[in-house]
Amino acid sequence: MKLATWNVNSIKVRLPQLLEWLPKAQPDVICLQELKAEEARFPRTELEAAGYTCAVNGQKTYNGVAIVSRSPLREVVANIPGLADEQKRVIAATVQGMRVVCVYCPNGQAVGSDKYEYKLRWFAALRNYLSAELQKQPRLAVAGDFNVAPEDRDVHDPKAWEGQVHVSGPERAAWRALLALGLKDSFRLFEQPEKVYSWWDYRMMGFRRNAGLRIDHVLLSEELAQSCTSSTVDKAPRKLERPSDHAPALAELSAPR
DNA sequence: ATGGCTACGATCCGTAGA
Repeated sequence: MKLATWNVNSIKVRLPQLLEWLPKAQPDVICLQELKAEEARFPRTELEAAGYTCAVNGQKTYNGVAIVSRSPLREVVANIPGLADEQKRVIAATVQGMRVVCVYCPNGQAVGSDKYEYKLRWFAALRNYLSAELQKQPRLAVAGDFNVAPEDRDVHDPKAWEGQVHVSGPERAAWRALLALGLKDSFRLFEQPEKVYSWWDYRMMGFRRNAGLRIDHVLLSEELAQSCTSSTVDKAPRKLERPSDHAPALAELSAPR
């Protein structure tokens, strides 16, 4: 079972790249973020032709998430239940006995801004939601764009980024509060090369200089983490013409015994 | 110099991303 997450930054623009990437990477489940499209404009037909079924929580212009899967998606739940939020950032579904939560966490814009406060409130709500989900289903995966680089080694230039949004103390504390639920950052279950990132600024030749951040993550509950055999970032789609600024992150799980 | 891309929607620039 291969689980992927990819912030596509417009499903309309990136559909050709997604359709090219799927047969190469062969993911079983893909969590997509920043669709920037309403559900009616989601390319369901094209993805079904590629062998996938979709659960979509979209909106016009901003945000929007989807889970794309080879196996049927059951018990689909959109958004964080009980959280008043116009922004479509979450969708969850059960696939092959595993609960998958796809998240597009707020950007936060700048430390101290209204959007930053919203980000921290939102993370607190996410934590409560995931805590309840774990009670119900111990086989839980949370994949998406978290907009937090958990440690300095996830940042190309920690000095330049010190105290900035995505790395600030409160954001990293919110990240650790998710781990404290018993979730593991699948990437850190393994020895990894240095300077692996999942996002690079479009400007200043960010990708060419590998000036990036690792902000796209696959979190796994203890039970799923035990069956995880690899966790990587696939930089290949970021090298194409007209790429998303994010690359896909993947985790591979062996069949449970 | 606080910029530099990219996507979107209704313009001919503003908002947002990170």
